[in-house]
Amino acid sequence: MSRPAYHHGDLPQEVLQLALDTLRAEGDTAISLRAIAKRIGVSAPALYRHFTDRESLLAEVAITGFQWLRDRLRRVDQADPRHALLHIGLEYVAFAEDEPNLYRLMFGGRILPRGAHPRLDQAGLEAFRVLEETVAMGQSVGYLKPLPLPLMMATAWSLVHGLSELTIDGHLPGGDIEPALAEGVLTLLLDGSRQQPQ
Amino acid sequence: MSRPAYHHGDLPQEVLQLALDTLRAEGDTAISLRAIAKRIGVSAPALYRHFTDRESLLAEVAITGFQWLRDRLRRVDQADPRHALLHIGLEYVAFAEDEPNLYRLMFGGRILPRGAHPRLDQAGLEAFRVLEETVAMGQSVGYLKPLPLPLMMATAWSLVHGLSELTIDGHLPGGDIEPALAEGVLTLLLDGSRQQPQ
DNA sequence: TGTACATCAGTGAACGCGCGTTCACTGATGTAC
DNA sequence: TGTACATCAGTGAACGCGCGTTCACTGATGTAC
Repeated sequence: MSRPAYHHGDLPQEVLQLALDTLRAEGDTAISLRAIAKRIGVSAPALYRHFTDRESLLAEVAITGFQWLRDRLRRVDQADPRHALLHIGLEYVAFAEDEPNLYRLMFGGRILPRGAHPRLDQAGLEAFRVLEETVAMGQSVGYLKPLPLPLMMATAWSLVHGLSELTIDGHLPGGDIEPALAEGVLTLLLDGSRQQPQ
Repeated sequence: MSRPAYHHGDLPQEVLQLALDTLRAEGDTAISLRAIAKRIGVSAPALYRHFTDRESLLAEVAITGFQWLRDRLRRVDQADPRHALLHIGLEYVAFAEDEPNLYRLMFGGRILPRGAHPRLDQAGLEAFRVLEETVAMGQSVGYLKPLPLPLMMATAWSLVHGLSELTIDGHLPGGDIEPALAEGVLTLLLDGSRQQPQ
């Protein structure tokens, strides 16, 4: 905890953490390099040793978000296809509900265009792949209709993403009915996507 | 076209138009009262005669967006249930693609919390109702499964909203494959929601 | 029709603010010999 | 082991900026009698 006068222990990490705290509490627009530097007790230009500019700090925060999301999705039990598909959807929505401002940063179109931050694109892709593998597995065991994977993915991702956003923005009934509503919504799609409806 | 020295013809309307232009070109963060006043050739405080603050101007822009969306959805031919359901979804996504920045303002969680701008909530509700009536009609004629309407709505809206956002943010293949992808996605949900799949 | 007066829609100046970023620099650290 | 030196991680001051908003005001408009 002792802090050397000059060389800070792990400035990048502390900056990232504080940016994340600010994001959670007040949203992405409240993240300011000067304010963060001040709170850490370091001069503002010091941050430029570790982040090329404000946007790349935001990108770094978003990357962290995608990594968390990926890890949560990976933790879903994959033994049973139906259980896996349903719960990966529920977990996705739960992540958005737990971290609404982070989720908005990740998907709110604030960090554009794609391609500007390759590591960010990569992180997003890795989270996406967990969904994709689960759906592919559902198809390969004959649980889901053998439709083109990109089509199924666009549908599944659209549904969970839309549900997440509408929920955290308060457009749907919300907290009290959740997660019953989320489960109903996912079940509705799932049953419509089955190879042989019971 | 002549402009009286003092009393401007329709200042609120011109402010709204310019805010919309700015939003389209550069996004919501680029909307500034001072800049708008300057471009119109009027002092900045003049705007406060017509808008209580910056956010209520943004709300007004969003209201306009919801009215456009509602009008577009209303124009969909309702004769055949399947055609109506499919095309109302396509029209919704097309609106988002035509007005990405406006769509982001309407749904990006920038104007929060709900309840702060009653007319905005109202405008959102009116657009929502067009979707709702179409789905209800689909159920009443026995085309869709007789599931609870709120559940069907949450599902349908989540899907079109998610698809819209992922598309305009470039997370899905995009323009070239659209609208084939959109049609496929909507069809997938539709077929899964049918009373008696053929 | 003419006039007094209330109301409305503007003005100009100012407040107070924090922001991202660049610059020339200095103090601390690590490493080759 | 000791020292010269390159490199790295900070500093403080400054640039240049536009922003939302408030204030006391003035010019224009409409209306009651």
